[in-house]
Amino acid sequence: MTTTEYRDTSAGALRADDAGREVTVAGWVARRRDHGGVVFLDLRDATGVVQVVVNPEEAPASEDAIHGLRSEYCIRVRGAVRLRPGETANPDLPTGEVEIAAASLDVLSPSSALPFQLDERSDVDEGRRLQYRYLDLRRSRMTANLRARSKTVAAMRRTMEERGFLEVETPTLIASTPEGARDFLVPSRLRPGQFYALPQSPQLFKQLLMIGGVDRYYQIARCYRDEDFRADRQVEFTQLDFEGAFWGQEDVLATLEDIALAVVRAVRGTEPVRPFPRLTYAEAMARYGTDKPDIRFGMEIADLGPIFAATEFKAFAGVLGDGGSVRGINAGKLGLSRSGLDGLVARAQELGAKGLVWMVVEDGGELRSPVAKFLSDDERAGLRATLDAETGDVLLVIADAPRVVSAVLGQLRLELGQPAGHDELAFLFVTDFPVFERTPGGDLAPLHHPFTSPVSVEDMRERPDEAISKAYDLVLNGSELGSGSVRIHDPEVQAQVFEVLGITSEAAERRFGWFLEALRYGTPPHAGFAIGIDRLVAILQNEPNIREVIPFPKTQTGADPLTGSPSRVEDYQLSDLGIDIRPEIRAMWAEGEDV
RNA sequence: GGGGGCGUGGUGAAGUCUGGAGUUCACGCCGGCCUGUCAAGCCGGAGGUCGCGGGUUCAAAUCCCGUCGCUCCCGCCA
Repeated sequence: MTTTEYRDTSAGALRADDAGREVTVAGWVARRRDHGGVVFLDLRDATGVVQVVVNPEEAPASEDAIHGLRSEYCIRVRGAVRLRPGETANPDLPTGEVEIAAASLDVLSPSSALPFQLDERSDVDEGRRLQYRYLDLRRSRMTANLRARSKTVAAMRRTMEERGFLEVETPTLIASTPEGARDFLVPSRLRPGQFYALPQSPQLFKQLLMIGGVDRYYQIARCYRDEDFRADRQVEFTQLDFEGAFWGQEDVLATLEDIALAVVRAVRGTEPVRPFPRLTYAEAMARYGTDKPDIRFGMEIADLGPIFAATEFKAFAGVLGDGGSVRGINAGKLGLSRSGLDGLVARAQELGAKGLVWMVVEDGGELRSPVAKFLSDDERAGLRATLDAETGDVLLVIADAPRVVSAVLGQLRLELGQPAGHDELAFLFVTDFPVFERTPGGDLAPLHHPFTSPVSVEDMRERPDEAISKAYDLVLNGSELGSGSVRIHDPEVQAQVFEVLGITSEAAERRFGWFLEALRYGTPPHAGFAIGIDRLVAILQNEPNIREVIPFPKTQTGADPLTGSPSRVEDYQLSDLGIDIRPEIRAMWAEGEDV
C-alpha cells in the first residue's frame, strides 16, 4: 500500500533499518506533544503510528504549520528517518526505535474538534460511536477487527477455491415464503401490489445450483431476517454459504474443519484442536443442557436418577415417579457464603426451576446442605462418586421436568464456569438433530428447515417427535456458528415432509411447486452448510458483540444513527409503488411520535 | 410483546438510595508558558434544558407517573 501520489512509505512499517532514508508519509495527527520549541507528532496511517519531530532549528519553515496542528488533521510529512537519540526510544511502539525529522509538513485536510476521543482507553457511548462511525473506524480496535474480517473472508475464499468450489451469486430480490423468520419485503413498481422478499438464506437457490450441475458452490452471502436484535444478531448478516453435490454429512464436516483451520491460522496464527469433537444433539442436551455447549470447561450435568431411584427422600422420589428427572453439576470450589449459595437458588428459580438444592462437601466427605439430614449414607456416597466431588466442592441438584432441569443447569453451568474471553478456541460438531420440534401451540415445526433429510422417512411419519435428521451444527466456545444438513433430493420425501408439517399439497404446490418440480429432474444427493461470519470474527477478536466486527451495524431498534435509516419517503415514491401509509400511522407522525 | 440496566458541560464518571444553590474528578476544547516527549508538563479560561413531558413538594439531577434513546436478556430467530 505504500507508494502513492501523496507518499512513498507506510508510517507503521518504519524500523531501525530505515534510518537515513528520506521519506514522505501521510496520515492523521494521533497526538501532539508541543514543547514550545521542538514538537512531537504521532502520525498514524492504516499501518500504524510513527513519531515525527519538528524542530524549528532544523525546519524553520514548518514552525507556523506545526503549532496550528490539532488532533486528526490529515497531514503529509517529508523528512529523514533517524534513530532516536540516547534513551528516547519507545519499546512499546513497533516504530519506537526511529523517528522522522520533518523537513516539510503540509496540512492536506484540517479536522473539526472531535465529538469523542479516539484513544482506546475511554469507553464511548455506542450510539455516539455509530453516529461518527467514520471516526470510530480510525481506532486500532476497529482497524484490527476490519482486518481480521477481511482475513477471515480471504481464508474462506482461498479454501473454497483450492477445493474446486464455484462462487455463484444468487438473487437478493426473491419470492417471499412465509416460513421461518419474518421476511423483509420490497414493493415492486412494475407489478403494483406485489412484493419481493430479501433472502433469509440462499437455501433454495443453492439447491437449484446442485440440480443445475454446479458440483460445488459457495458464496459470501448477505442474509436478512426481520427479527429482534441481540448481541449476536443483526437483521442483516453475512454467511459463508456452501453446498456440494454427491455429498453426505462427512464431506461437509471435513470441509468445515478445513475452513476453520485456514481462518484460525490466518487470523490468530494458531491452530484449533482437531479433529473437532462431536456430540449428538441428545448427548449435548444431557451433558450440557444446551445444543451449543461450551466445552472449554467441564462441570458436566450428571444424571442422579439412579441414586434416588430407591430413595426415601420424598422430594426427589416424587419427581422421579412423576416422569421428572434429578440431575446435578459439580460447580467446583465457588467460595460462596450461605447467602451466596441461597442466591443460586433464587437464580435457578428465576430461570424457571421450582427449586435448587446445594450441597457443600466438607472435610471427611460430609455434605453440608439444607437437605443433608434427609439423605441416607448410600445417597451421599452416590452423590460424591457420581459428581466426582472433592472437599470444598459445591454440588447443585435440580429435580424437575427434564426440559427444565436441562435448561436451568445448563445456564447455571455457563454462569458459574464459562471463561470470560476467547483465548482458547474449542470447536465442536453437534449432530443428529431431531427433525421437528413442537411449537408452544403443540404443532410440529422443522427444527432446522423443511428441506433437511430425515434419517428415516418411516420414523418421521410414525414417530415425528423422536425422528432424527441429517442436520448438524458447528459450535465455537458456546456459540452456534452455523448449521447445515443433508438435503432432501427425492421429491416424494420432500412432499411427505410438507405433509407431516401439515402443509397441504395444494399449499405446498402453491409455495414450493417450482422447487418440487425442479427436484423431479435427476437431482443429485447433496449437502451443505452456512457459517455465520459475523459471529466467527467476533469470537476470534474477543469482541462481546457482532456490531464490533460490522463496519456499519444497526442499533437494537434497527436504526443507523449515521445515515438516519430507516426513513420516511416522499409521497410520490409511495404513489409509484401503489402503497399508502395507514391513517393511524400518519396520525402518529402528526403527533410527532416516532420521528 | 415482556423483564433488567443506563441517560449529568464535547467525552467518561461521581452525585440519585437518604430532596436543600449545577457541586466534584479525569480527559478533551480555547489562551499562555515550555527544546526530547511519547496518556508530555505547568498556569489560566470557556463550556451543562442533569434525555424529554407531567406530577408531588416551600424546594427535584435526586421521589412518583409517562415517554424517547441506547443496551442486556426472554419470547422470536424454518
